[in-house]
Amino acid sequence: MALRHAVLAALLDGEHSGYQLAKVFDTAVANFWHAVPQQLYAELTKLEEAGLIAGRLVIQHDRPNKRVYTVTEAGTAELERFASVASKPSFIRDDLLVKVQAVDHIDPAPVIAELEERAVQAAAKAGIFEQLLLFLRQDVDEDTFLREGRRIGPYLTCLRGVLFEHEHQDWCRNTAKLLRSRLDTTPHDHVPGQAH
Amino acid sequence: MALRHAVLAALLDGEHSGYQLAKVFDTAVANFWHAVPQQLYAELTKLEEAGLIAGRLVIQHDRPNKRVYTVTEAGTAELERFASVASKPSFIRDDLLVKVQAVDHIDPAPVIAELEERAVQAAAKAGIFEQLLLFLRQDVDEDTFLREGRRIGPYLTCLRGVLFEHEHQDWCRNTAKLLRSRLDTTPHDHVPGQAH
DNA sequence: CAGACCATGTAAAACGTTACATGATTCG
DNA sequence: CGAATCATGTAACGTTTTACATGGTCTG
Repeated sequence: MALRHAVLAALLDGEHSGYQLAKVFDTAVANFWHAVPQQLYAELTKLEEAGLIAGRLVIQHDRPNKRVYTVTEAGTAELERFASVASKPSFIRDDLLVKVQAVDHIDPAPVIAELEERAVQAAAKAGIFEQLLLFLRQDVDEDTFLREGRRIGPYLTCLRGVLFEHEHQDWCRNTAKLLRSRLDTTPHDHVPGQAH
Repeated sequence: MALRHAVLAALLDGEHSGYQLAKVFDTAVANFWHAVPQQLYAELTKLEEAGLIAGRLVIQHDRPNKRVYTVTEAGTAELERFASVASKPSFIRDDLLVKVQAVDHIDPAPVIAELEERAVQAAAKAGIFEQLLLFLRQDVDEDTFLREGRRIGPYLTCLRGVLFEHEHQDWCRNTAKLLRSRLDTTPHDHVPGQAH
């Protein structure tokens, strides 16, 4: 059980439909969890069956009807229980780093290109997170908000996201630059044309 | 196919048995991939069937015999092909961040404790990675090694690991400190005893 | 009326985790 | 001789990904 708690935590900020939740998982929750809509719909059904969330049909006239969910008391209790037992350290999984690991044995050109693309993407994601931070704290400055704000959980995780994306951007940019500078000077094992 | 390429990349540095590979996946590869021994043994069998690695039985007298593997030309070609197509951005998955996201609605005490524990673990991991960096570049200084070294892939990914762990440590420490400082001053929604 | 977005799923395949199982060899 | 480490798996179970499928409503 894992996605379960991510969904519960995401629902704490108010009613959401599966579709809305999918959007949230693409932005605010994207820092620490990834899930496709199909997973979310399935999980919402299971969570409602378990009584951890309550669903309610919303009739819309301008759009298709939707079903929105709220966390129940049992749901909060489940989050409480989840938080009280230590989880194993997070794990990372990045194809790009596999490529960098192998870079001395293969053609570095596509790896460099992907590193540069990732640096741009990371900057864009950092920008989105920074917008979200501004939105979350409204007009208040960060220190005051963190000291006195009522809902700082999402702010703190978003702050983590900004740090991560900045660092990722730096590393990608530096690594790409380094590999590029070695292109002319240092020969490598790779024999172009050997691959198919 | 994903673990497949991580295994190939890890085998580029020389012959390894499944057991040795499991150790490598617990240290050097741990930055960007996680796998338990059972997965590795299964993957090695599949990779050998596919002709991407070649196995060889090593008779040992002081220890049980083992089977060691090397990447074949077809294996390098497969890595080459893998590196030439862009992969989707990495994903993160961290239970602790789910807990922080929910922290305004639950008892923050266990979350703070886990953040502090994680900060210590991150520092330890950073230390291990830094040792590995020293080992990889031997007596050479970093700039020279990165400019002229023959095998910089593992160094670059390890560098990424160090940055990540330091940043993670900072964020965990700061977040724990902040939540701790709010314990007395700011009341929260959580009603102790409501959870079971 | 086509394309974009809203809204929700089913089904199969691939992948990952957990529990269990076995046996060799060394060190204290 | 018990514990630690080396060495390699099988089987069951749970989760995630991919492909497919459907239909409403609005905007240009």
